[in-house]
Amino acid sequence: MNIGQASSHSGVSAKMIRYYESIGLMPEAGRTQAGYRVYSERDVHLLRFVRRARDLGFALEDIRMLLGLWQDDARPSAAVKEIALKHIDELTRKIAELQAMKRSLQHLAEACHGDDRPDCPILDDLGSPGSRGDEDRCH
Amino acid sequence: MNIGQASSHSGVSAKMIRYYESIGLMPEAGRTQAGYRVYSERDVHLLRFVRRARDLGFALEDIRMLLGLWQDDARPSAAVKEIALKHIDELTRKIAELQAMKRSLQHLAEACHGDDRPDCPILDDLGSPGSRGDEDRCH
DNA sequence: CCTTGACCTTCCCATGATGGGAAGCCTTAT
DNA sequence: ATAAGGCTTCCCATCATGGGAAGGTCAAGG
Repeated sequence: MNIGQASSHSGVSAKMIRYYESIGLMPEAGRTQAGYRVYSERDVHLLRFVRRARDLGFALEDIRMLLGLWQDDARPSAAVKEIALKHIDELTRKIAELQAMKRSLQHLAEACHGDDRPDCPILDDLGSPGSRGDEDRCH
Repeated sequence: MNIGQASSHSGVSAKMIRYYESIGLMPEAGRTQAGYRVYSERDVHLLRFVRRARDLGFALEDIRMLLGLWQDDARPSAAVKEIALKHIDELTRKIAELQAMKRSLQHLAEACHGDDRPDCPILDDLGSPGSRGDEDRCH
């Protein structure tokens, strides 16, 4: 299988397959005499693993560890769960951060007429020297 | 005021102040004879504006527009609101994406014993050939 | 007066994960 | 035989930020 086939079978772009190889996430692919990379079903399986883990938001360094555990028949499931829980915490943190931004912005946007007149609570807030205004009062 | 003062008064690092100047987000600072950048209260005000907008998650290109509108006494508030609403949409999208990841991962983590035994639903899911291999790419 | 330490300057490099594209070689189908 | 398209490597760009080196400047204290 060429890299193009491996790509379409795994959902990982050829560019990324080469990159994963370069950082040691994927084993070095075999080569034809002409230098083309050659992939097996097993490689495609690995790539799909990486793609799924990426879809769940894992960083490549986490995926490196997950791949190691996946291929280790004697792994303790606790090791896997720990990585997953750490990532869940990270997701929770990011979600809360974005939600705080969204809440503040929504309050400001609701207060803004959105017409031809120049007065705008959004700019007033951004430019005010004091505190954020509604963020501390509300919720 | 030196860049260090401007930094501590605005909460923007000196590094970033220079960067914002280099990309034309901030006007070129005046210089002392020795080449030190010089800042006024007004510049600090601008920097605080940028910092607040960053805290709300706006991209620098959005902030460039917001700064333009802020300094334009005749702006229509609709222009500001449009930028804000677009950003709210983006936040909403990202939040939903992260929440979907979190949900999936939580289900998997709940099903994982997290002990010394090797069987692990998380790895089973990541490695299963089943859902979603080569077809639809969503971006 | 000279040293010291804290500041400033510019310039280069790194991040994380990905895409774009050029120059050149290989394969396959017409 | 030639054209199309796939493959190779290499370099560059993103986005916002930090790190650090090499060197100039300023203020205070011996």
